Parts: sequence; structure tokens; C-alpha cells
Amino acid sequence: MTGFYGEHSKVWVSVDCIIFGFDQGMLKILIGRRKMDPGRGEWSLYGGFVRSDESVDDAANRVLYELTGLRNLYMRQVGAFGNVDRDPGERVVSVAYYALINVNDYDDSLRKEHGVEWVSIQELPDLYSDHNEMVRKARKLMRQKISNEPVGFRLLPSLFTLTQLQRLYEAIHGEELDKRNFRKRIKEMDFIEKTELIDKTGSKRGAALYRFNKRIYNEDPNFKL
Amino acid sequence: MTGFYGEHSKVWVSVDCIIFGFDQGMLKILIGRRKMDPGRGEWSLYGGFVRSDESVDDAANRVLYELTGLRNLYMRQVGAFGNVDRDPGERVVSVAYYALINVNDYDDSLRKEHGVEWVSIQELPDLYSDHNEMVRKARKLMRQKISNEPVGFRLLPSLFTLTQLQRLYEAIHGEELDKRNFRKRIKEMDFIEKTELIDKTGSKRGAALYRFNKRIYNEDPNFKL
DNA sequence: GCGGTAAGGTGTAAATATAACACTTTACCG
DNA sequence: CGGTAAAGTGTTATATTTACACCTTACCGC
Repeated sequence: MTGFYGEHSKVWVSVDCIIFGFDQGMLKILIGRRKMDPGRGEWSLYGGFVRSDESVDDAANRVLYELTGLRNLYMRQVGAFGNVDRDPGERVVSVAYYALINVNDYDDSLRKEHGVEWVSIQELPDLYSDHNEMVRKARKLMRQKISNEPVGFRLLPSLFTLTQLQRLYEAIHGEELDKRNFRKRIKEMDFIEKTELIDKTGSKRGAALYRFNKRIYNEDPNFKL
Repeated sequence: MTGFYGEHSKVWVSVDCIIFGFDQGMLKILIGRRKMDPGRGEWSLYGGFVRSDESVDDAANRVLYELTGLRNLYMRQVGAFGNVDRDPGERVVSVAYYALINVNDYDDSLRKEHGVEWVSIQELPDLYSDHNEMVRKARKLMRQKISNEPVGFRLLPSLFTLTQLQRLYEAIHGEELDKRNFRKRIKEMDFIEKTELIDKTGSKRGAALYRFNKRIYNEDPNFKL
């Protein structure tokens, strides 16, 4: 089929993933050294090309699975990046996605296989092409989302302490939060359930472990942190 | 160049525009009947293909200019839409953009030439392919943006009354606002300046005309409505 | 010329939400 | 058994948001 479509030129479409993790009290993303030209050796997001038989979202899911071995990750589109010369080799339009993962779910040998590393968002190096711009936009969208929907739990173990949760939100907002005010707000959200379990790793005294109850959330979906 | 890139297939990339206007107290968008197959005759957003020598953003600006004759419109990306079968003819990934225009700036003969119409967002028909989804996402992003940045003025004449501004925000938020509270908040924003001019078209008594002062806004960029 | 009308314009008080703030408890460790 | 380090807990002040009603003005039609 030509005619109507044929007057214009086709381009490659790729996906690039900003994979957020929360580790050592820091928000981090997965980046690696590019293994191919153009840009070999530069720090880069992990990505891949969209195949003809899959949607762009499916491509992102496939690439995420390739890298992490994990399915059903929380993933949202960041946007399309389409400068003419953004890829020095060929015309490539890339669609960026961000994902939230619990770093403990990520098999470290798989990480090494792909040659990617967790790097704190505070100390990100210059990245290949427009990847820094992708990360900036992803962070903005992620912060927005995580403040208004209960998706931050994706960055934590399924059981977590309130201090962990607070540290997470402090890392994302970039400011310290008041412990009592924070806990007061948690108490108002019935879908953040206290369990009988105690975490003894973070303190001598031990801290109560909480979990997110999606069913209860769905009955009254109101979240704000 | 093949090899690395060549293993994957290229696709067409297009842009589709959600053009918002505010008219008769209603938020409207420009849609037209598709003039080509596939989908000839269906209601559709206005769009076009990305050329090999222009960025995706540039393509959106070009398409907007084609349709409206206006440059430097306020425009933001909505996102990429990439389902395999979203275009029944060929694989086409589309990047949607929304734009805000003052309907009075839009030459009506140009509108007719392109065969597009202003249709209230409340009574949108079914649109071609995934265009309804694009509109939903555009509305969400636009509402978010217009509530936190002073871009709503783009939908109004450069001189406007407070009632016009209030009606605009009512249309966008989908709820009536209290006149006194609304005006109190306006008074706190020094960059919304009262002029000496009076609009007599909207009432017998006449209403003061205001304007947005960007310079003052930039000194203390805080906006919330 | 004057009464009706329809939109413009104005302030205060109550309710709610947010922010500031310090001490006690617990269990481990040396 | 004393030191330590994180967990846990309420109250008050401040700021923000909401609710609410009447007077003004100028045109229009009689």
C-alpha cells in the first residue's frame, strides 16, 4: 500500500525505560553503558525497538521483562521524543516509559548480565542523547503520580515499616517530613493496614510492619501524600 | 545503514491535534470528517504525518499552522498512541498534542476550508480509531496544566472580564464556582491586572476588563485556580 | 422619566486542613 | 544495668478553604 501513506517517510520507533527503585534511602534508576554504536560506552537508559507485531506499550513491557525478569510491573508512558538528530545514526522516535520496582525483587545476577547499575537520581551522570531529558520528565510525572495514587508501595516490599514509607516520600519530594504529621495521615488511610508482624532489622526495638490493602482502597479510593 | 537498526521494522509516525477553544461558555475542540480512507467520513481529529526532516514537535506545529494559520500556539504533547491496529490501513504510531487557542483568533473561512467544526466537549461524537482516548488524556493533562499554570488566558481574548475567566474555569472543572471566592483569589494574583477598559457587551452595567501580565508573573510565578 | 431587569461587584465568619513542636517507650548491646 | 537509637504518640497555632446575601449600575421598554 502506497499512495496516501507513501508520500511520507517511515522511521524506527523505540522504547526507553526509566526504572525506578528505592534503595538505601535513595531513589535510584537503572542505567548501563551502551554496548553499540552510535554512542558506545556512554551511560544510557535500557531500551529496544518496537516490533511490527506489538503495540508500543507491549514493546515496553517486553523490554522491561527482558531486563528484569518481572511481569506486571507498574509502568506509565512518559512521552515521545522525536528530535530529528536525537539518534546520530538513524531517524528514531523513542517513546519513554517509567516503571516502579522493588529492588529486592530484582535478581542481581540478571542485573549484572545486562550490565546495568542502580544509580542515585542525585548523582546521575550525563546520559546518551536525550535520555537525561527523559529522566527529568519521568521524575516529574512519577512524583505527581505517586503523590496522588497509591503506587509508591511498588517501590517497597509488600510489608514495610512506616519509617521506610516516610523515607521513600522524603526521597521523592526531596524534603524531610514531620514524623507525627506523616503518621497521622497514614492513620486516616484505612487501606494502609498494620499487621501483627514486626521488623527487627531496622531498630533494636522493632517496628510494626504495614501493608497496602488494594481491596479496601478501591472502596474509597482517596490517597494523598 | 542496516545491521543494528535493520532487524526491526520502520513505521509511520503521525501527529494528531486536540485543539481546545472556549466559546459560548463551553469548552470545545476542532474535529472534522475524515476525507480519506481508511475511516472516510468518520469524525476525527486533525493530523498529519511527520516528515523525515522535522522533529515530531515541529510536525505538530506545522499541522497546527496548516489548520489555523496561527503560530506560537500553546501546545503540549499528550503522548504516543501505538496499538498495532490503531490505523486499519498501515502501522502508524501517532503522537497526540493539545493546543489552546482563542476562538476569535481563528479565521472562520479557514475553518470551513478545512471542513472542521467546533464541537462541545460535552457532546463529542465517537471519533475515528483511538481519537476519543487521545481527547480524554488531553483533557486530563490540560485540566491539570491550566489549574497550575497561567495558560488558561490562551483560551480568552487578551482582554477579558472576570466573569469570562470564571466561566472558563467552571467549564474546565465541570462545576460552578463561588463568585466572591473566585474574585478573592484573582485579587491575590497581581499579574492579573485590571485595566481602565470596560466591556459593555456582556451586561448593561459593563464589566472591567483584565489582562494577564507575563512580566509580573515571572517575578513570582505562583498560580492556582 | 421611571420601574424592571440582569449582570457586576463586594466582606465576614465558620470550618477544615496544615504545620509546628518534645517526650516516652522499647529492646538490644556492651 | 546503663547507654543508645529508632519507634511511637497529641495538642495547639496558623493558614486555607468554604459558605453565604445584598447593593450597584445602566440599559430597556413602557
